[in-house]
Amino acid sequence: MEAFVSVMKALSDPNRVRIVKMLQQRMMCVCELQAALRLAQPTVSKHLKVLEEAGLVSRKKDGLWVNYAVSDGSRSPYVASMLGNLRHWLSEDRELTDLLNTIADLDRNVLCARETPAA
Amino acid sequence: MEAFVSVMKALSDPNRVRIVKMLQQRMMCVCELQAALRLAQPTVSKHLKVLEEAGLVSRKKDGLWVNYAVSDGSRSPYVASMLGNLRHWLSEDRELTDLLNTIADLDRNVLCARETPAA
DNA sequence: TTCATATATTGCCAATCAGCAATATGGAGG
DNA sequence: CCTCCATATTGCTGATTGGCAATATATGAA
Repeated sequence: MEAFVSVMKALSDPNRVRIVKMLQQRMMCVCELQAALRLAQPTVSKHLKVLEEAGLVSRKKDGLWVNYAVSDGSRSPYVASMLGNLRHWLSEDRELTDLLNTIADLDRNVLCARETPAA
Repeated sequence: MEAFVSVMKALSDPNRVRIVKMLQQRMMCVCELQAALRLAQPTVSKHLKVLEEAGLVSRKKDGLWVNYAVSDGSRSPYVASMLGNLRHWLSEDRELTDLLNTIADLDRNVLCARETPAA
């Protein structure tokens, strides 16, 4: 029950759903997710922690970067099923598809040079 | 997005998941659910409202009673999928199966004679 | 060691939520 | 009409949650 509820809770927030859908396109680091969602960095980290504890995403460190990816779902049938469904669910959501279209242009090396983004 | 999140939110509470699983066994009125869950009646009504607004359950009035049942899911693919999965999910949860075993013995006519239940 | 940087953690605030007691609603029977 | 009763709504409280700023952690470079 607890495992199931934790997955439902993790998917109960629009920003966390957006994160999952983005990660289903490609693995991303925190600063890329932060730029796409326009949230403060600690907020993104907190969302990622909720998703990770539910088993929906996994992390892999790469130097200073931390790459997040959707989990393979082998640990939980709930995770496997929800990630499978989310592959096609919400594909009609215009705001979401717009968001997914933006992530191809994100470059972590540019994003993390945060001072004076316009010049 | 909002429809999806509302279904996830509705299934984010253990008592609401228990309600859905019970209703998948048979339709039940509020006082039966209240007895099974050992919650105050307004608490059960509030949970039912959340489930109904997510499209997971439906109500049918029968005189003073209100019978709740799982929705047919025709309105929402999220509802249909989650109800389908919940048919078999959590079947290993001992506490939940124990609960499901109790509902056969519930008699609304006895339950709603609330004064001095023992005599 | 020291500095710089990407991320995580902490602390706080406003908003949401699960729970209950009290009250309102509405249908059935007098 | 009035009363009764199953359920819904309201109002409240303590707990949880999403957001942010500030700080801590950890890694790569000098």
